[in-house]
Amino acid sequence: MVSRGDGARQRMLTAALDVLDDAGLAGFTMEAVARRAGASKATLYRRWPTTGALLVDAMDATYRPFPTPDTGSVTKDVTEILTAFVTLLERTPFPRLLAAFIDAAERDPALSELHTDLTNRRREPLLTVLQRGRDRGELAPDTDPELTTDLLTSPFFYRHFVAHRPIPRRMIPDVITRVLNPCRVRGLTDC
Amino acid sequence: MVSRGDGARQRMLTAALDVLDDAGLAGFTMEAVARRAGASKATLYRRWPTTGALLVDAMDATYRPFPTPDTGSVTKDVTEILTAFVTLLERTPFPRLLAAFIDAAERDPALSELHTDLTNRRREPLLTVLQRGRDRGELAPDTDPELTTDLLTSPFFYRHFVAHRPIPRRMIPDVITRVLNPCRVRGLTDC
DNA sequence: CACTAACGGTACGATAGCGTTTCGATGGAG
DNA sequence: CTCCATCGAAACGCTATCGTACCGTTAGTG
Repeated sequence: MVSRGDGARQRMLTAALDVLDDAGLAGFTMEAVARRAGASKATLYRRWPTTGALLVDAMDATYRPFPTPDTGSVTKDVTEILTAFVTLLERTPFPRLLAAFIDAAERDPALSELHTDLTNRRREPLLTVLQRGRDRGELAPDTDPELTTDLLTSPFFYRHFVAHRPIPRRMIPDVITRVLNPCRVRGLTDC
Repeated sequence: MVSRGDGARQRMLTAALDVLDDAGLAGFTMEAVARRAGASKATLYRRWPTTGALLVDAMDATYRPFPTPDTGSVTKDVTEILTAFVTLLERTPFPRLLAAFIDAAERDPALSELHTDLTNRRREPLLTVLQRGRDRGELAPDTDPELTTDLLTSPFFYRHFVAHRPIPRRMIPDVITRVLNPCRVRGLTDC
């Protein structure tokens, strides 16, 4: 029925992400978002009672599912996912949004919950690929997909947000080799 | 010569960290820090022209060197360091400070540089332990201490800041086993 | 003990965001 | 084409922080 509001809603969410991107959490105000969206503060408050609620919806809108490749080789599948992930980390506004969001999530339980939820959704493709590899017998039966997912993705987060150093392309195969080889069943590995 | 100022400086840096801890970067203002320190804004501005400069000094003051154990066993040394690290992550204000700092570092080059510097200093004990293990022949000669340090520490950062889940105690030996075993020279490992 | 630099407290005008209200314009549904 | 919910714009009083200035006090120096 109402279709006028939908466009406005999208414009505001986009504006919210823009503001968060280049002003950080400190500059994330209703006024700034309204200004950027070319919208009225009243319209903004009509939908979101607090900046926290707006931030939740805005971040939720950023989620785009990763592809879940199925080439038949765990190494190839994981390489594909990690490559897409590193691209996201180095060539999009995503990490700056995430940085602001991590800070906010440390203090607001609602944001913390959403953050957990978004992260879990983002982990799924890698989990699926690892489970398939285990079912196929390519990985050892006692492989823990959860821990392995942590080990595979966390170094790239760390490099970007903590160590603050660039991510060389060959870091991807290096990490995969170091993390995945001990999981391989004998005969398929050079471990 | 001047000894009155030193105490005041420390009080202000401590207050700055307190404010950052429970108000985040958004609440990190000169007024708030002065209030918390029981100091005058004028005194604050006398030493630090901007909140950024104050933040740099305050974060720099948080650095406490980790012990660098030398038990003769790489596993024991690494376990000790990672245990201390997880404690820091779960039982101190450190992670909330770091979260605010990560956000700030995404936008301020000076903070980014300091962040890199602090991180490098914090990495040193683990690097030293790994290098000693390699020199002793306990780890393979082609072991890359830098990458190994990334692999050992990053999962815990990830768990806390991104996945937002608790860190079970046995995650420490699990990570060590998965990361370190492939590096061991044949005959010393059950890989 | 007297001096002086540094300090805490306070007030200042200026700016910015808050959350709310009013009002006139607009565009989609019937 | 008409109607009315939704919208943008603007103004409201309020509060907080900014950066600076002044003044009386205090704690180390010589």
